Amino acid sequence: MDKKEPDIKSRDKILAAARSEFIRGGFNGARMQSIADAAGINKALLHYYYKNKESLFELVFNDAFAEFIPKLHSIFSGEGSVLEKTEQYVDAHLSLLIEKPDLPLFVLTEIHRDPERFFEKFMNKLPGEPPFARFLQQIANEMREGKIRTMNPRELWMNVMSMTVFPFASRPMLQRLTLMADREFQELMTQRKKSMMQFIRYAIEIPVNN
Amino acid sequence: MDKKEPDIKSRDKILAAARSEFIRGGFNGARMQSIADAAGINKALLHYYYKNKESLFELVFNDAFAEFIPKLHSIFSGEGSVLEKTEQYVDAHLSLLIEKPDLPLFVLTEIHRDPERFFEKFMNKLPGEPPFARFLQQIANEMREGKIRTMNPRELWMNVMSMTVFPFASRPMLQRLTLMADREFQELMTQRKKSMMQFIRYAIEIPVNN
DNA sequence: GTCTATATATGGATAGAC
DNA sequence: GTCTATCCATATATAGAC
Repeated sequence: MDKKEPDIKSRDKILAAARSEFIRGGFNGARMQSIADAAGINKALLHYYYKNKESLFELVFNDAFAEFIPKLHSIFSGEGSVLEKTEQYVDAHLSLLIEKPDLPLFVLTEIHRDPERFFEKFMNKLPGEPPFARFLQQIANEMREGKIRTMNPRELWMNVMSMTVFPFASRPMLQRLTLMADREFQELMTQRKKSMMQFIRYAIEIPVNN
Repeated sequence: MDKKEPDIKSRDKILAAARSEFIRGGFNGARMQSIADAAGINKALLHYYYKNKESLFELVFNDAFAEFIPKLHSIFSGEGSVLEKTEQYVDAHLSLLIEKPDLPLFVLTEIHRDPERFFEKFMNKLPGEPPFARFLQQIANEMREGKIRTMNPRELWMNVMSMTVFPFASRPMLQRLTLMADREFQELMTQRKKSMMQFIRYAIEIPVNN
């Protein structure tokens, strides 16, 4: 037991505070002072543990982004039909976002703020070309084999992702407009695992002629 | 002719510059200096025309938001089936976003930044309850009459909006990941008017049994 | 209407004591 | 490891001359 307890505590409290502060206001809106306050320490100590705002941000964004592209790799690499994989994806991603509904807007905003930095620093955490490209190929195959309707594979995937993620990105507006409580929104998204998949099935399954 | 020309010119150049600066960096990322530079004047003059950053921002956001909810009113109030209205919406909104692809992320981010302020100051510009509520009712009616498949009307609409808007909100990431040029993206979104509607038709039309 | 110069505030970061 | 005090850069905003 070389390490003492106290340092671990502060370090982690800071990171947790930073997480919610950055996600709340983005990099530009976040204040080191707010992070220090939320962590129950002061700015000096904050800089003692983390070099500067940028490095602290990178830790937070890195984690958020890593989650944003969750088990995509394993899902896409695995066995199963397009529809099965789609269902796995929808289920996994919705589960994540129900717990952390502010992730999408945070990630999208920060990428928009500086696409180059994003590209350079976080590219490695990506669902590398291979698995996803192979999945697109699988979609094309199943279309040719008449298993699902023919359309642009890239667009099919765009539709699935859009329906999954957008409700969360637009949540602040949506809830405000419909006066929906957090709990209500959560339930709506939960039932969506089923209803959205039904919608997708209707859209891509070829009806049997009986 | 009371008004002189020069003041109009600067005033408008500032507003135009502010528009792109705010949309680029959001309220927190925008710099009055950058706006002044882009308008070819200096900060003092900027404050001569516009009281402060906040008021300038409100003008910009107001316009952006007004466009974000475009001809919804007229489309929803008009005649036509759910599918026809949906097609009108998709067409109109995609056309707008193809020209101004950064609007969605800007609007969503700023609402997220301060939902209350949004609610108080910009609520009046909304597609007021009546027309939209009636449209949801119309959806429910057509479902009962067996014209389209039965599902949660609110979710159907959520799906349509998601597929329309999300590609733009995620554009920075999307283009970076697929190395897609602006022009390419534009073309993809244009062809989407047709392909997305086809997708939606498959999802909600009840196939005829012949 | 437009500028230069400057006031004022804020926020990130560091020095140095304990 | 944690604090107080302070530095310094930046950003908004204003005063006042032309």
